[in-house]
Amino acid sequence: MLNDSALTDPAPLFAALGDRTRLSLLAKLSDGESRSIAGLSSDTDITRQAVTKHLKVLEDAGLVISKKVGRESQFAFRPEPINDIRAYLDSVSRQWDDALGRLRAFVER
Amino acid sequence: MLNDSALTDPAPLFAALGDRTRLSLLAKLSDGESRSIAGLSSDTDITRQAVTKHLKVLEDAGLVISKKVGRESQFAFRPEPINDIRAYLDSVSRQWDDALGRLRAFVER
DNA sequence: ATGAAATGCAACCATAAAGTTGCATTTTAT
DNA sequence: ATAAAATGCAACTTTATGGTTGCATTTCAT
Repeated sequence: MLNDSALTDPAPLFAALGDRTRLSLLAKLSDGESRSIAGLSSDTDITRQAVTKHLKVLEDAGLVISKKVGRESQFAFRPEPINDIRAYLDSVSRQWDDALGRLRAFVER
Repeated sequence: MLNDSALTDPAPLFAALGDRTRLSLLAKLSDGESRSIAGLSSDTDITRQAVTKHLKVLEDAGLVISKKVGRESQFAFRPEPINDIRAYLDSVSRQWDDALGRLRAFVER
C-alpha cells in the first residue's frame, strides 16, 4: 500500500526521519540515483536485513519508492513528503511569528 | 543541560517531533504563551506524568524551555531548532534539485 | 545446469519508549 | 496551621524499535 502524502498527521513522517541510519540512507538517495539494497548496505556496519527494514519504514512514510528490477529491488528518493513537513513547520512558525507580532503591538502602546 | 541547537545531527530533533502527543503540545505552545504542566495536561487523555515525560523530551531537543515559577513550572516554545530542521530539509532538497538539473542538462543534448 | 548474487521471510533478542500507579515534596490559599 | 494544588520521583507494564541469525527463493552468469 502506497502512501498518500497527506499532511493530516506529520508525526509518522518525522518519526521516519528520526533515525540516523535512515537519514543517511536518504542522504545517499537524495542525489536522485536509485540504488539496490546491496548497494545501500555496502558501506554500513549493520546487516543487509536491517537496511531492508529501514527502507520499509522510509517507503511506508512515502520518502522512497521501490521497484523490482531483475533479481534486485531498486530504491529511489521521493521528495514530496519533504514539502509536507515544510508546510507543517511553516504553520507552526507562522503561528509563533503572529504571536510575537501581537505581543510587539501590545507592548508598543 | 541545555541544548546547543547544533545542526550536526538532526535525527534526535526529528525523533522528538515524531510523536502526536508532543506535536500537539508544541502546537499549543506555538502561540507564544507559556503554560504549566497542569495547563498542558488538562485537555489530553493521558496522565499528567506522561505529559511531563513528553515535555522533557521536547526540552532535551531544545524545542521548549522551562522555568519554575512558584509551585508550578512553566513551559514555552523555543523556535530555534525549527530552523535547523529547515536547513537540513533544504540541503536534501537542494541536492535533489541539483540532480534533477544535471539530469535535465544531460537529456537535453 | 549449476553456483553465486540479491533478496525475502521468520524467529528471536535486547533495549527504548509510552504509559500507568503510588507516594513524597513544595507552595499557595484560607 | 492545614488542606488543596502542582509537581517530582520511582517502580512497573506493555509494546515498539533496531538489530541479529538462519534459511528459503529468485535470478543471473558461465
